[in-house]
Amino acid sequence: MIPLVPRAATTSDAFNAVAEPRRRQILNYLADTERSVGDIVSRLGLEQPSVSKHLRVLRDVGLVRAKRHGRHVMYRTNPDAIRPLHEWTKTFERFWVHQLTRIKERAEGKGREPGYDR
Amino acid sequence: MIPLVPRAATTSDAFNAVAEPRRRQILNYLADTERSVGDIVSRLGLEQPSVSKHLRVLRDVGLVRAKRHGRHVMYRTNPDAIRPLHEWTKTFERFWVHQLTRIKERAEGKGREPGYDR
DNA sequence: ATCATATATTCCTATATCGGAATGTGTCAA
DNA sequence: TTGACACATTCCGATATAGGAATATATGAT
Repeated sequence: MIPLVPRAATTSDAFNAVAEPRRRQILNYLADTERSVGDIVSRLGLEQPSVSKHLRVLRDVGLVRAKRHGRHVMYRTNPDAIRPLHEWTKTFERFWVHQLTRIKERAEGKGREPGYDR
Repeated sequence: MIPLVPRAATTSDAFNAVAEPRRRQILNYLADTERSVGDIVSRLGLEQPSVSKHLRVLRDVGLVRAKRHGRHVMYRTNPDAIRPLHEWTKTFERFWVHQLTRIKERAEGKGREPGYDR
């Protein structure tokens, strides 16, 4: 039977790839230096297949690059692929610039702006 | 039976909430002005229940605020909640600053850096 | 060729998630 | 109170996804 409304593919863009906490950890870890899969496994304490699968997702969306080195495969994050996310969040930047007063207010316990109770 | 390894809750943080394209549309639309649910429905051409459900997710993670106004409920995005995403992406900023040459290279068709063929 | 190491893939299962349809709740007006 | 309008929730079915375990592939060493 033909699927009525196929669910949108999820792990096929950077936003979704990054939604997974472990994948963010991996990206953080690979930001400065390239690392082998084994390094990631021991550093983050994850199962090896799990790491490989996450790397696969990250690679498919271009967030990491891989290079074989002997029996090791070295990965490093590709910061350019993160840029679109940065640009999107940046469109909201103007709202939190010069808002030290608001930050102060929240620090004082005032959770929400007046009128917004939900 | 107790679930062996419960999958991590997903729609419970901003990263996941924002991973859904429609939710980003909504956030964009609500960035400048508060809008009613009906406005969002007609503007984005989505089903009303769908919009309500997305708004629910966004509200639960604090990305939007709601205020009742007669029979309408006005929503607006809460930019502060987007800030953590911005901060995270920003940690990669240093890698793409002053990289006009790279951008140029890619425009010339050189997809990946030398050595990274995967 | 064989073995060990490093990494990738496949299979399976439980759960999460989305959309659609139907229904529920709240608010204003007459 | 009844009805209309605005929005929210629930139920359903299809699919996506993550983790675990097992297995496959690739490379280097002997």
